[in-house]
Amino acid sequence: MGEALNGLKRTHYCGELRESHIGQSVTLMGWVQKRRNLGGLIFVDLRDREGICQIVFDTEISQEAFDKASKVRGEYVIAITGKVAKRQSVNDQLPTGQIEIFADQIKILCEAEVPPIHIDDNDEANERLRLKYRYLDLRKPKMQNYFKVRHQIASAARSFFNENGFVDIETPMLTKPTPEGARDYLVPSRVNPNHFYALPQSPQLFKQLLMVSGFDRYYQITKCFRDEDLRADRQPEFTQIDVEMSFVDEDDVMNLNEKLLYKIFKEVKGIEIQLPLLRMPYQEAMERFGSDKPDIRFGFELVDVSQAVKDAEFKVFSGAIAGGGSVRGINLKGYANQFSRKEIDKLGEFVKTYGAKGLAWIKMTDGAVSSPIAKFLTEDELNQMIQTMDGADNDLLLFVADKNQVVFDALGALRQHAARKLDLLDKDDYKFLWVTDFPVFEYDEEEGRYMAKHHPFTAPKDQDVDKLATDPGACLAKAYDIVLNGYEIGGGSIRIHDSSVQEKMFKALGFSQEEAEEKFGFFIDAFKYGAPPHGGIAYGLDRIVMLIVGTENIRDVIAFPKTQDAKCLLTDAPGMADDKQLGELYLETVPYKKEEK
RNA sequence: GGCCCAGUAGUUCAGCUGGUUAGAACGCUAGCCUGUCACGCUAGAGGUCGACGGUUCGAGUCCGUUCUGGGUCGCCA
Repeated sequence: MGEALNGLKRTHYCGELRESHIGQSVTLMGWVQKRRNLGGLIFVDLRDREGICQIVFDTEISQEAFDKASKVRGEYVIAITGKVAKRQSVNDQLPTGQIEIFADQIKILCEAEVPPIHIDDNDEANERLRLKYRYLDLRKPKMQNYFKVRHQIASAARSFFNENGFVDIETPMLTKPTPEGARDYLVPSRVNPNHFYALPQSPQLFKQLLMVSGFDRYYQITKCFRDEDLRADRQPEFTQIDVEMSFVDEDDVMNLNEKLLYKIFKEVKGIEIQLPLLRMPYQEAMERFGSDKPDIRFGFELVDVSQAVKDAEFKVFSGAIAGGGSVRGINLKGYANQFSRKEIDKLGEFVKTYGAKGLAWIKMTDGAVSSPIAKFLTEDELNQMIQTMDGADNDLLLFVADKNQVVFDALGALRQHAARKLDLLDKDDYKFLWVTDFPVFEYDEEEGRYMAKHHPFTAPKDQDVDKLATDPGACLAKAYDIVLNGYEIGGGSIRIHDSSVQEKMFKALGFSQEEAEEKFGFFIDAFKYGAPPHGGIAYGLDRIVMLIVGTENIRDVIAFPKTQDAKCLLTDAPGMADDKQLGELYLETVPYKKEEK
C-alpha cells in the first residue's frame, strides 16, 4: 500500500526547475520515468505533466531515503523532498538538464505494475494497445502536448468570441431526429414509450432559433454526433466550434472568421497568417484541383485536354467527351524518373478506387516520349495533348477520361496521392482557402431527386432564387467552406430567413407542404415571427488541432476516441443493456430484417 | 456493404523456396557497481506464432474461414 501525503505539499512541477532554483528546497510529485541504480548512488528521472527532472539518492544524505529509492520501479508514483543543485555533468537533452535534486526524503505514494506500453514518445505501440490503456498512452509527453495545444486553441477561440460580443449558449443534447443528412444516434425515451431523441449532428437549428430570439452573436464549443463510418479524420463524436451571427452577409462572416483563425495561429503556433485569405469559387476549385477541399501547397493542377482528343479514334477518350464528360490530366512536372512502369500501374489501380476505368499516361524522359496510348492516337493529337499539358522532358502526364465527376474525383485524389509519395507536403506550411459559391443542390441518382448539398436552410444567391424552381442544378448558394492543407476545417452559409424562399427550397427538394411541416414545422413557424438575416459557420475543432500539432490521426487529439467500428477499447462501449433497463423502455419489436443476399 | 494492409515473448520486430529445440533488441527478475542520464557487467525468466479447419511425413511459413485493429470507396445534409 502507498504512503499517505500527510500534509506534504508539492512546491514545483518537475519540468519547471532551472538553475535559478539552485539552493532551494523543493517537493516534487510524479511518476518514475526511469531508475538508474549505480550501487551506492541512485538516479531517478521523475516525470509530471511539465517534464522530467533528475533526482539523486545518496547514502551520505539519507540512508533511509536511499533504501526506499532502491525499491521504486517504473511508473511508481512518488513524492520527494530535497535541495536543487547544479549538476556535475549537464544533460543538454533536458530542459532541466542543468540541475538535479538531492533528495533527503521519499514517499512511495503508489506502486505500479510493469505497464503494457512504454511511456515514451518514441515507442510506437500498436494502436489497439494504446487505446485499451489510453490512460497510460496519455502519459506520453507528446500526447500531453497535443491536449495542451487543444486547450490553447479552444481557449484562443473563446477569448476571440468573448472579445467580439458573442454569447456562449448551450443547446440540447437530446433533440429531435432529423430526416435529412447524416444518420442520427438515437436515444430511447423511457417516459415516452417508443419515442426517441437524437443526439445532435450539429446545433444547426437551435443556433438559428437563437438568432430569431435576437441573441445576434452566438458561439458554442460543443460535441456533435454522427452515426456514419469512421475515417482517419472522422470520429462519430467530435467537437464543433459553432458560430452564428445576425444582420450579416457572406463577406461579414468570412472576414470575421479569418481574424479568428489569425488569432489561433498567432497565439498557439506563433504564425502570422496573411489576411485576407484566398477565396475560390467551387467550380474553379473542381476544375483546377478536382476537389472542393484542395490542398494548395503544391501544383499538379488539372488541365482539360478534351479539345485535343475529342475526335480521336481512341474511343476511351472521344467516347467520354461525346458522353458529356472530359479528358483531363495532371503533370507531375520534373518527377518522371520517380515513377517506374510498375509504380505507374499502381497509380492506375489507385484511380480505379475512385471509379475511373483506367489511367492513361505519357512519360517524357531522356528526350523520348513513351506512352501506351500513343498507338491509338495520331501524332498530332499526342503532340497537342503534350502541348496543352505544358509537357517537357522529365514530366509524367497522367490522364483520366470519364464523366466529369469521376475525372475530378480521380485526378483530385491522384494529385494528393502523388504529392504525398513525392514528399512535397510540408506540415508546417499552412495554406488556407475559402471555397465559395457552392451549388445549392446535388443530384442524387439513387433517390432520383435533388438533395441539398449543404443543408435545406442554406440561402441561394439572390440572383438564383427564381431558378430554384426552373433550373435547380444551376443555383449557387451563399455557402463557404474553409479549407486548410486539403482538410475541410469548417463550413457555413448565410441561411434562409424568408419564408417564401424557404418554401421554394422545400419544393425544389421534393417535399410537399405537409412533409416540410411535419419534419421542420417548429422551425418554419419560428421564422413567421420576425427573423433577422443571419448566417454562420462551424469548425471541426479536432481537425484544427490535428493540423496544428501535425498528426494525420484524429484519434491522437481526442482523449478517449473510438475505433473504426465505433467501439471504445478502454471501456468496451457500446455494451448490452440489461433486461431491466430494456424493460423500462417498453420498446415494441422493430419489424426490421437485415437484407439478405 | 466492397477493396487493401497488419496480427510471432510484456513491447517493437526478424524468421528465405515448408524441415527438427522459434530468434534479436528493449523491457522484466536477481546479483555486482558512487556520476548515470539509451548507465555498465553477469545470470535468468518469459511464446497455444490471433482463432478454427485443411493440404503435407512435417505448417509461424501454403490454402480456406473467422476474429481483432488500421487505411480507403460508398456514406458523412
